[in-house]
Amino acid sequence: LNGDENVRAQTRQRVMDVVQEYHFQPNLAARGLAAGRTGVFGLVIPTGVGAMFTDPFFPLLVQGAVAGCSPRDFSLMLWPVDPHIEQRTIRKILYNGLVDGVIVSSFLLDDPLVDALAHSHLPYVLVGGYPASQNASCVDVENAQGGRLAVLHLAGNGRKRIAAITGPQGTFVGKERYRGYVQGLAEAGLGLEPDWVAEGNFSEESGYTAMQVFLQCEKDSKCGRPDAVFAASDAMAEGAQRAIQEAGLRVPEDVALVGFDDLPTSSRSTPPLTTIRQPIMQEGKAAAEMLIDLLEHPEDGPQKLIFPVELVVRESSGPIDLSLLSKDEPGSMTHHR
Amino acid sequence: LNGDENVRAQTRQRVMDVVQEYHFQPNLAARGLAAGRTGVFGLVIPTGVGAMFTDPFFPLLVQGAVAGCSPRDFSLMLWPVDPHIEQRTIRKILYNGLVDGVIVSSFLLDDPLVDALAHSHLPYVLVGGYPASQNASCVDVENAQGGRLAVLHLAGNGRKRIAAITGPQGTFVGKERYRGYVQGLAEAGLGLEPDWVAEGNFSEESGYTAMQVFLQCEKDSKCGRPDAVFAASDAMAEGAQRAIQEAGLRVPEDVALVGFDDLPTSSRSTPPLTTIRQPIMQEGKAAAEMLIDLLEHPEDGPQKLIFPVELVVRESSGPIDLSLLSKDEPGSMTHHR
DNA sequence: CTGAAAGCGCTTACAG
DNA sequence: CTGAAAGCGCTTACAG
Repeated sequence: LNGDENVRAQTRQRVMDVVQEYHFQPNLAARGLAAGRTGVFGLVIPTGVGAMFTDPFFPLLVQGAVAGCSPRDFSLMLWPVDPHIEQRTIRKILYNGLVDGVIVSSFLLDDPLVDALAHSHLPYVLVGGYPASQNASCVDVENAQGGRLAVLHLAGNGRKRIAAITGPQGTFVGKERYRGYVQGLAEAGLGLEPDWVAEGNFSEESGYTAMQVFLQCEKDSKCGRPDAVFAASDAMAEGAQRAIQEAGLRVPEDVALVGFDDLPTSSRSTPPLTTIRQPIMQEGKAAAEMLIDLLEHPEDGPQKLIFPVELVVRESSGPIDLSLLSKDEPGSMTHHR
Repeated sequence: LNGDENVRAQTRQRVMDVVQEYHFQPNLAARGLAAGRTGVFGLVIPTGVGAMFTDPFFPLLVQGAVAGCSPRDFSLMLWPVDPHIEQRTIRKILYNGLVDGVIVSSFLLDDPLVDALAHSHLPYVLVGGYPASQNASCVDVENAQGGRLAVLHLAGNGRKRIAAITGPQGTFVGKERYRGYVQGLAEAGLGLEPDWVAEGNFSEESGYTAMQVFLQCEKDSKCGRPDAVFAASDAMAEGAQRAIQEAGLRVPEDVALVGFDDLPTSSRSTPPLTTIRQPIMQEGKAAAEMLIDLLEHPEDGPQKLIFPVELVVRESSGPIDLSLLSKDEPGSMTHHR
């Protein structure tokens, strides 16, 4: 039996012995059918556009979710889903009877899957916010605050020409981080210059392209090129850095750089990347644990968990004055290979 | 009904109409129980030591496996497994009745899970070779050939002091790539210097540490430091490069570098990394497709698929002569920031 | 060609 | 406290 209270210890022992002897392993499909509970969660991950899965963000999220599931004996099923999802696929996710709940890490503002989930009886947790669904459980970070901190830090280091490489404006996190950027500019007393805002898709490549456009400003635009860039993901910051170096400019002397994520690789890049840290693995873990909670205590209602972000200062955002000094300083060996 | 031949078209149409109307979605748990087939595969991924999941290899493999499953309407369940796996966990994997087959990407030479799988009735595919199980289906690449190509390339560029940062020697791929290195040295007429061989665990960090040891050779060992390194993964090559740069040396002038994998990031590093390309996503896809084949045609017996590797020459392995030239060359701007 | 019955391996009330 | 029955939602032979 399954841990029932009303069983004599002796009987239980007798059963357990047999279990031991035959290595009995319950068939989860049968258990799922009978009990309406399989111990499996679905994890929906966007694919396609923007090479989302190539971003180290998702592996970390998956790892976190797995870490949240395993100790409670839940398993994770992976569902890659196209941004342009069909109703058929959605129904397949909702009614396949194989999972007890779903974690969705789509960031789209109007994701049909999220709508469907909201009208279903399947428990679900959203990772990366979703404004429309007030009553959904979700795990998120202070996206706007991150953008704000990045800008204020750059402004504090004397930068006055701060550009932004944003995430897709059709996503919640993309929009929020940009909102923080705008707010930070206002607080620092700096104006918003449209030519210094470019939309990326979180990928290295898109950061590279956006930065090239900024560097063109020198010739094409009256505003000139920016002396600092906030990128809404570390991958885009890496791309921006590649473009800056290719143009023969230096980070941080010519252009300071702040990213968002704090990927494991970011502390090892040259120069090490200043960034807004979000605890990706913890988010995945929290989402899984929240979903288990939701399953076991449906009466508690939807939960929201917002992780704080943290500015991690490294070399890529060094003070602007450095650029004037280092040019003639004899001891500035570190700036040459 | 499920696509039976012996049904009148008219009856089928009548059924289909109802299906359409009510958005009928079969319960996969029930179908699995009744038909003994769920349409789900398990994907076993090693965790823990060596931060395996942090390596971009696994996300790519997962993505490939998903790509192989989706078009045939299979799903993937993710199972992270400790290297020190318990029998209980193994039985849980084998007899949970929730999956139709398993893809295992453990590389351990004597993995108890693989042994158990071999004695079970569950179809399975190994990714990354496994010598003991002659009769297992597996997907792999020419690991030894990769090590050999790397060494011959470095030797062809005039390097005579070629070190190796190997993968764990308790893993199949780690051993094979090292075997190729040894063979390459022999073919190039170079001797094997034990002080120039260090064992890593595929991670960036382990490459960094190993390279630091090599650089110590200059003082500690009579053999001096190597002028070239073959790393058995791109991540380790990146780590080696970090150590080289920190020591004030240059790639490729002072130390040439060849990796293994060809990760998306490797072509963008500075300098771009010469490496042995393996088609990671294709391996994952092939593994999934092979497993479907195994399931549908068990009579065909085990299959083996070995992908060729390819040497991708970039700047990190440049000819040795360059180091002498570039020191005085006026046009060598690219070697400074 | 079609309908009704049996059974997949469990869990959950429900008698004893 | 324990055993035997019913049923989860399907599929698969098996009568009609």
